Amino acid sequence: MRIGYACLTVGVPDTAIKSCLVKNASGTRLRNLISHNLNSLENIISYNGKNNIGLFRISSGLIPFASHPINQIPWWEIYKNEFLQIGQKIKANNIRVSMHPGQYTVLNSPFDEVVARALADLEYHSLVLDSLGVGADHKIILHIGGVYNNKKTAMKRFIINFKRVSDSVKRRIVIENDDKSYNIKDVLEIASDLKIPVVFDKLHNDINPADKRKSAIDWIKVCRKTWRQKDGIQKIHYSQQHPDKKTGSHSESINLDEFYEFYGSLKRKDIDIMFEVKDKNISALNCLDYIKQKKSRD
DNA sequence: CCGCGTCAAGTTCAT
DNA sequence: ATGAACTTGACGCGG
Repeated sequence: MRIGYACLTVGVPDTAIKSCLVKNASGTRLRNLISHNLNSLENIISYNGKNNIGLFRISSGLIPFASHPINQIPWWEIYKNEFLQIGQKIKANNIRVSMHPGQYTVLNSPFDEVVARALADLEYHSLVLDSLGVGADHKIILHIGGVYNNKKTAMKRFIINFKRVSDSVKRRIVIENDDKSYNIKDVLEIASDLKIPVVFDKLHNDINPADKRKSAIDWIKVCRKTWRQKDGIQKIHYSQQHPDKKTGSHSESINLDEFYEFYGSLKRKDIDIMFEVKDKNISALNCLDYIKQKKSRD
């Protein structure tokens, strides 16, 4: 089992991912930002390696405005060596990385311009992972998108538009249940058609359950079947509800006992768990420590 | 130098 | 019809 966190670190020097406003995105500015961000990424990977954090989500902001026409920099060529060097470090430390396009990447939109931008954005994400030289078990996690008052049609459109992505995106893509529209059952249905893996998101399923009689553990077992050998071991998302904020907001940190209970109920420990939590690496470290302590007491 | 309004993008929901 | 929320911070203008 590996535990990981998303996009950024707390309290680790020289690891910030920077950006700028689009109106300031000159070629020089973008090159400086990319160069800076790659250096930050390398520092994050070093930190993760040193601390046995085996899972990490790379920020989509690594290359600012990567799929926007303002950015015409052939970054994958210019920084080829930097990417390969970081990729070596990822492999040397047995780290599994991933990426996760945000809410604006909507593959199932009825508007073709929106779909075109989503396709470009997916190609960007896979180009980052390809440039690192990491295998197909380093995934791109995607939500299904909008419903547009007709879920069946919208799901069909996702399946149709999926056929438009390149093979290098196809081999990496994984779909995830969300907190509002597409529950785990919907996502499994699409995944079965496309033969792609499913990331089970526990908090999203708590909020937007497909079947209240089924537990998270039940769904994790079903989702396991969608992960083939070449996809690497099964991955899930784990987060806890912030006590005061609205439904779906992530907690500041992971409650260790609550997590340990969940961890204990997992039938199989050959699973990767991505935390979505405000304090990022801090909670990842705390949980790793906690599990270690508990084990040494047995 | 500091504070706060604004930021590429899409969809949904509240008003 | 219009605007805010979303995950939520960080950029950068204006004082």
